[in-house]
Amino acid sequence: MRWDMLDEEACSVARTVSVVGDRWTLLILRDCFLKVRRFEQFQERLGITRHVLADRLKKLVKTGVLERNAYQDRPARYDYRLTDKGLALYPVLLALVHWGDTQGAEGRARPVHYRHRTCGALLDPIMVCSECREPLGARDVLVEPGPGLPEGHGLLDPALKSRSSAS
Amino acid sequence: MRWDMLDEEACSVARTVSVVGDRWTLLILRDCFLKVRRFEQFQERLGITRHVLADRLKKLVKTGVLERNAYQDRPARYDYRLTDKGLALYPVLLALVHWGDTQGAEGRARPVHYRHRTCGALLDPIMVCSECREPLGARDVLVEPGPGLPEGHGLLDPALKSRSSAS
DNA sequence: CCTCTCCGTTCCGAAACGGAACCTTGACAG
DNA sequence: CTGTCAAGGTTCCGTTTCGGAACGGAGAGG
Repeated sequence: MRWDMLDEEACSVARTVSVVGDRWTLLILRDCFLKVRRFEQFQERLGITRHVLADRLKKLVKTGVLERNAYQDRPARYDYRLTDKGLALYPVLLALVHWGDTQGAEGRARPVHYRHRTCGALLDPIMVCSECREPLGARDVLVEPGPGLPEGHGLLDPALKSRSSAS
Repeated sequence: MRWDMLDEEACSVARTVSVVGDRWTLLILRDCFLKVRRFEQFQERLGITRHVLADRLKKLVKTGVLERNAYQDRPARYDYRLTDKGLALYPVLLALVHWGDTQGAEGRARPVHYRHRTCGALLDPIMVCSECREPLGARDVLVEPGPGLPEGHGLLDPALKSRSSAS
């Protein structure tokens, strides 16, 4: 399977991954949320190749995550900012940060803290159920078929299927 | 910058991305949460090259996200399951799914629904502040330096710095 | 005129990837 | 004891992508 096919997939993860599932893209987005906007800034902070940076920015603009707008004319200069669609990726970044803070760090202290403007406290981001507001673990959630599931394509718990069809 | 350097970074996003920031890796993890465990299953469902699949699984085992254990001897056969460290990635996957459902889908119906076992409702995963339990948007969170921030390395809002040092 | 800044593009060798075949261990069938 | 099959990989080869570095171009400033 090649990557041009991924954005056509029914699976929401696959479509999201086709947009942001790339090491550099995720780091670019991290910097976007830290208010980095200009080509040179990205390049210097990330140490990314200019070639790859130009390519990733172009793709992010094409997918509507960033928008490229001129912040001056003569000479024409452009910067890149998150659209609403891009801002909606914030939970993804928070989830990555939190995993890095709690699981990846071997005795490392946190490089940054996050303070909630509205309540004033230092926070951890936690993923909760929209209905009961309880934290969500992998064991707490049951996957059910939805209306957009292509038939035959087992996005569902394949353990059930393979155990009954195998042997 | 090359990828061997990323896991040494102070930034939690960079370290997380060095582990899971790869298209195939994220799709492999999606399937792990759907209880796919065997090499052949991954290969068939994902359409991934066996070569790359073996490589990714090996890396995920090395980083402690998956564990490889024999489910039979003679012939020795192995499967891969999420460790606690791997299970802790669930919020990342939920965030990716939710973005795909709400932003990536152009009129598409959801392929799967998620039901909360403990409250029984169909849920959306939302990221909230651990202290006040309010949903977190990019505008609601203030980034502050933490004890692990290497000096000079501006992980902080660079707009402040560049505006005062530039021009 | 020369140089500087910013945003890229072009070029080249190295690394990663996709596709397909092959290997190994053992079970099972004839 | 010779196929054949299954699972879990490994090897090989040609194509893409990447990293590193140079070049381009459109103005600003001296």
